[in-house]
Amino acid sequence: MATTDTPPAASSAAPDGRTRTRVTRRRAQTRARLLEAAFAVFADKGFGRVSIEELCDAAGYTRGAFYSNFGSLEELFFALYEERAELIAAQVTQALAQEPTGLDLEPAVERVTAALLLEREWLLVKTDFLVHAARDPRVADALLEHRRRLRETIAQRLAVLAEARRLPTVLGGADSAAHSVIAAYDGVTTQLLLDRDVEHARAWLRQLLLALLSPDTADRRLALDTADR
Amino acid sequence: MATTDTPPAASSAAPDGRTRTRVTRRRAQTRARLLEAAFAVFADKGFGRVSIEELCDAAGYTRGAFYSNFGSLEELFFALYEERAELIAAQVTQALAQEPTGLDLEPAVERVTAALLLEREWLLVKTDFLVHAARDPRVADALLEHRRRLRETIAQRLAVLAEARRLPTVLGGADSAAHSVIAAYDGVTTQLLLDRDVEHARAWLRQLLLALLSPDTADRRLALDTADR
DNA sequence: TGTATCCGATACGGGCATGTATCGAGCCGG
DNA sequence: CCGGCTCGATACATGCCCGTATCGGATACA
Repeated sequence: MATTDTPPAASSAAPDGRTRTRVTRRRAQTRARLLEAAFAVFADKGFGRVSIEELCDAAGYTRGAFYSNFGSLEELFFALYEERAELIAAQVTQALAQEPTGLDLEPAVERVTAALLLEREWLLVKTDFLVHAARDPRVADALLEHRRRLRETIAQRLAVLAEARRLPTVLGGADSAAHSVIAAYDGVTTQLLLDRDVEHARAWLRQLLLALLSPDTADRRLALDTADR
Repeated sequence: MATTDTPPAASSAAPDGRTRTRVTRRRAQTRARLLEAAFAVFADKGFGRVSIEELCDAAGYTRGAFYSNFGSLEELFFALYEERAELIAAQVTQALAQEPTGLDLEPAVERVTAALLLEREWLLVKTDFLVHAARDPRVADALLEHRRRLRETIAQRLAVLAEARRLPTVLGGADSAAHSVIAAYDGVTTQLLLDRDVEHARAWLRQLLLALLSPDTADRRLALDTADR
């Protein structure tokens, strides 16, 4: 009951049959502009160092518009995160769907890496949100759910490799391997936040993922032997 | 000129020969208590959601004490981070020095993991500091320097393995492998901040490090062959 | 033990951000 | 084309927190 209430009037079913009271166009636009400005301002100064007024200035509105659309800064932050996270998830899904049956890692790793480490601004906002979630279990649950979805997308792709016995045995199954992929992503993100070298981070994540996911030689040899028979 | 000024009087060399003006005992104690309270309060609410007064209350002082010891909340935060980071680094160094020449990973990985993932509170503070550093290059430099030292400690230990050709070739040298260790640590930390399961995080970091650092079978076989001759 | 110095408590002024209440303009549906 | 509802701007009251200046008690050294 706390995540996405439409602030003033939100009785689930209206008297006659319409759920939404009435107007929508202008409102949607200001909401979108507020979120857009929030992304920039949060990335710049960090959530917690941004006042509502500051945000409204950046968006070209006054506080009246803000309070008409959101109940608190945290609520807006939550909406912002969901919006962007959904976007990234879609990009990753698309990157993986592009060649569903291939057995070699490189192309998939390449595209996923590019999708995940796109822009520093997003990583800043995302990390702010992580810190926020770390202290609020309800927010943490939402974030964990996002991560779970992303992980399952990756796990599905890795399952193909596991099937062909082309995953290192040390990692366990495809699911465990997907966990490792996420961990590598998070780890590289941390470094990137500090050194600000996106290109280097991408290259490194690529290498790290290949190191993690490349079948060790024994397994590969075994697979080849099996194929030979 | 900005990191650790002693607030009021700090002419580097006093007239006769003493550097410190005079008193020290009570001052040192209050400073320590302020830092201790800051650790707890920052971990609880997060830096940026803590007022100076709040912190002083927790420490049992008033703002007068604070301003007498620190110039700003950020300055205190910096000092706090340095203190604790130094401590962790020392623990890791000690954990690694305990068996300097052993060739198998497990014991070393075990102890380092235990030293790194000790308490959730520290991870919270550390991540707050990361977020802070991500937006201030000067702070970022300090943090990178800490990470560099920690990494070199690990790299030195890994060099022994590399010498014996017991590092996976995909990772490059010991230095590159140390980078990976740090990345794994950061990645697991992120997950731990969300799910709050320290035991699971430790177990997972262990597994991840072993997966990363275990020599792949081909190399191991090669090493054994060489030894046989 | 005396005293010069230091340290931290208290008091003050001011700024900034918040949340609400009200109002006029804009928008939608008939 | 118009009436009614919605949306966002403006004004207001309030509370929090900051940084400084001052002062009395504590402390280290002779």
